[in-house]
Amino acid sequence: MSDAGDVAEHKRMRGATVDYVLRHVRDGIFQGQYAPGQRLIEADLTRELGISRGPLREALHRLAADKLLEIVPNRGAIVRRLSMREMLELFSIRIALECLAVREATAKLAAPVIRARFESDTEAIWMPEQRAPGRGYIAENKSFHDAIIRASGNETLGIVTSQLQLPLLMFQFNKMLTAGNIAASLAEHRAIAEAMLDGDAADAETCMRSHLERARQVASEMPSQVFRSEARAR
Amino acid sequence: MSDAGDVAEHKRMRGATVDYVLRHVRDGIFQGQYAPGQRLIEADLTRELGISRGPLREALHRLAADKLLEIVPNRGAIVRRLSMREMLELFSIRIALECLAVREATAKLAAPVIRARFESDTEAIWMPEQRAPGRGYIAENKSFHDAIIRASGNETLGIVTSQLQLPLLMFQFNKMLTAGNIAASLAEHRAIAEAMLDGDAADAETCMRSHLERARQVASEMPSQVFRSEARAR
DNA sequence: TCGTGCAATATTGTCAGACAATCTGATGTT
DNA sequence: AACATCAGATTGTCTGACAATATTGCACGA
Repeated sequence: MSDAGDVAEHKRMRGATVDYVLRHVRDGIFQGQYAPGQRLIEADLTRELGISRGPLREALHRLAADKLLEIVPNRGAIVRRLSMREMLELFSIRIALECLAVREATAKLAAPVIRARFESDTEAIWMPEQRAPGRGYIAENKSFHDAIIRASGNETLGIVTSQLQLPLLMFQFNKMLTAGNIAASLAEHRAIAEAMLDGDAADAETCMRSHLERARQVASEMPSQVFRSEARAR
Repeated sequence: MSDAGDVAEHKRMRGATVDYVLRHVRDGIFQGQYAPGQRLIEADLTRELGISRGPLREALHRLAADKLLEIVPNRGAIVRRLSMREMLELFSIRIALECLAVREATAKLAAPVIRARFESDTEAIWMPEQRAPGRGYIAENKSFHDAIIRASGNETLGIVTSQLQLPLLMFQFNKMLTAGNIAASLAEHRAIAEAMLDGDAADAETCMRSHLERARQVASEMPSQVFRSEARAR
């Protein structure tokens, strides 16, 4: 589409070519332009993006490290598709880490500076339904969970969780976001925040766990065709 | 050292060059050949290893993704050094994930097949001191923790934890392994395994947590010069 | 008709050489 | 001493090339 315009853009700054490809392919995957299972041919991409193979390969391999692509020797890169099992495993891990974050964050909230920042970061969840459904909610959800991790002060945890979230984005989650789901999720966010501000770490952790377990439940009800078949297709 | 011999070796198989570099640099870091903070000059490495810049850069960037190197734009790769704070954060995360593993694994041990494999995987911890001190223990420790994750059946968890362990290996931990530490660790392993085989998930998790917290304690007593100073040196 | 083996094509993995952008350190000027 | 300038070092990227491997289409025989 707007590729022709983008081609020139990355030329301006040196060292940005790889990043440019990274973003292009990642966005292409999330927006469904590159479908799961599709092969990404190096020659095509170099032509489309107006770059050479070196930076392109580097970008593809980094995306493979993030589990967005799968690279088969001598066959190149294909867009990865998660099996339902892998998605459930990712959720287990995410639950464990977000519970850790909520515990550490609740303790840190005793400090006024951290508390003030957390309150301003989570302002949005207290405002009544002023937001557009669907697309807007995803950003709000992300910023709430990010605020907790930020308050925990554990930077490494932030890096790890952000990497875990990426593959989950590959399912177009917004399709699942009914008004009911959004309302329930928002209520749970509020419960979590209240428990945290009360200093009740155990309660906050419980709320977080059930919040994520419900999200997992919703995710597991997605049509089975969005998942990769479990049988090792290698 | 034996580089000259290795140079030819990777030529045999196509598609193994990047892997070859990966292993070389990783081992060089763990064995102290490449010291933390040291710059890795592309020209030097291509000459030493007899490869071209393409695969080399790919390998360096992958190691950067694993947090073993840091890549500064237009300055290249330097061997990363963790701050004490980052090490503690890594331990927090590892504790959360290994507790998750122990819970899931204990549940799975009800199945005879899983149970049998777990028992054979952890055979070593029941045998009295037939092992060499130091070096041998690290492998034994790793295989015990791996056995738990394997029994949990959560493959994604295995991938994530193995990536988390890598940076920790950068400290030469073996220097810290006194006979007393090894004995204590072994006893804790046995306690964990017993609780798991008894089906007592809560107890197993408690044992695992205190086991790792003690390890963290030992690690935090390492001489401060092995850590990077916390001030952002950028 | 259906599989099987083989040649032609497509694609990747790697190499070599080149160039400009950028960083580093030393030199000279004020 | 502070600052500007310059040469060398190093990286980021490009181009073109070649062999190794995978894929495809097709002729051939059972």
